[in-house]
Parts: sequence; structure tokens; C-alpha cells
Amino acid sequence: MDQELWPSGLRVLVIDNNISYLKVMEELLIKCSYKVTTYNNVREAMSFIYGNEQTVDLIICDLFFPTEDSLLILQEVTSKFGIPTVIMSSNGDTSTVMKYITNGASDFLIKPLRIEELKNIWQHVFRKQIGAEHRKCNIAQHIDQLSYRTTTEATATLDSEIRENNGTVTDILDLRKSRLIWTMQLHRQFIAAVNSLGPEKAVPKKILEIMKVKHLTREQVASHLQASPKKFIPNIVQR
DNA sequence: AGGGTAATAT
DNA sequence: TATATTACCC
Repeated sequence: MDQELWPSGLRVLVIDNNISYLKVMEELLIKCSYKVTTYNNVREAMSFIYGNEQTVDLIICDLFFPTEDSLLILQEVTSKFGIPTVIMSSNGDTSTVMKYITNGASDFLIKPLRIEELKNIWQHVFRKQIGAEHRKCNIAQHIDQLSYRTTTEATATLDSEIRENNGTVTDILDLRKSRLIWTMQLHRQFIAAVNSLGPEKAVPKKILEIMKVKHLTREQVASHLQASPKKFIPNIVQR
């Protein structure tokens, strides 16, 4: 791997109730030059996070089916600390994945994880930080600078969303593209808007108002709403 | 006039 | 297939 442009030292916290798999994860992550902390239960992990603010850059959490503790962690961690969280599970059905993504997960990986996947997870940290310089985590400066070029390249496909705040798309304008692309991020905001309105009130104009995305049109929302049931979006009732 | 949505087009 | 546009309705 590229020594010069690698964000070595990224602090990753892994939570999984399977101790042997925790060991596997630790080895894989260390091979990626990350700094690894592991916990086999949610309570201790949360305690660590609360007691060591600003010392975790990324969380990888098992799904813990069926207690769904991971969902609680996800919501609490993302809202209070803004730490990007990756969910991993051996079960990857669409509704489950969608539920976690809509609740703020940065990614959803299927076990067993390949090292190639772990090599790329650091990107989530930078994606979260784009457009939020003022509250930048205390991630090492050299990592920040050395990684910026590769981060920019890695997120090039999301360039139309460069005006993101805290992972929220606020503008979709991209002169290189003639057609809007509904990225997962944008899609997530759409779903959040639809869910906050009920099935009754979820009409294009109101969805658009709630999404607050510049240059997004009512027609585009309407088109997406029409296509949505086919894509299996949770909680959408067909009329 | 504005807007929802089914149908159709690209 | 995904997104845009049109047609028709309220």
C-alpha cells in the first residue's frame, strides 16, 4: 500500500460480541496501519467513547441481531459525537441495510470483511468532515494533509455534493451532469423527509421543502417518488 | 393557477 | 433501469 498517502494511525473502535472475530478484525485493521480498540459489548464501548472524547475517528459495529443495540449506538454516536459509524453483519438484506443507512450509518459491510474493504473505510472520516472545518476532529495534521489529495480523488464521484454539511446534501448542482443522480446520501434525505411527513402528506412539494437541497426541483422529487416503491423504501405506502 | 400522479419518453 | 417530461386530472 502507498506509504506516503496513507492515513496511518486512524483510530478505529470495533464492537462485536464475537471475541474471535474481534481478533480477526483487529489483525486486519492493524495491517491497514490503523490504531485499533476493541470491545465485545456495547456498554463498555459506549463508556469508552464517553470517557475518551475526540479519540475515536471511526466506529465499526456489529449489527447484534436481534437486539439492535447497534442501531442505538449508531443514533447516539452520530448525533452526539459525529463519529462516522460502519455497520457490519452477515445478513445483508435490503431492508436492513436501508434501515441503517437511513439512520446515519456511513457504510454497511457484509461479513466476512475483506481487507480491501477496510483499506477504504477511512474515507468516511473525511467525508464527514468536508464542509465542517470549524469543528474538525483532532485527527493528526499530517494525516489530514497527506490524505487530502486521495480523499478528493476518492470522493470525486460525489463532487456534485461538495456542499455537504455533516453529511447532509445541501446542493446538487453539477454542470458536468445533465441528469440528477440520486446518491445514497441524497436518497437518505428523501426518505427522512417522506417518513417525517406521513404517507398522507408525503407529496413532492412538501418533501422538497423538508429536504432543503438547492437546485433540486419539485419535478425531480416527484419523479423519484414515483419510482421509489419499486426500490423498496421502508415505510412508503403505495397509493 | 398550482400541483399531484399516471403514462410516456429518453 | 433511472430519471425527465408530458398529459390529464383535481
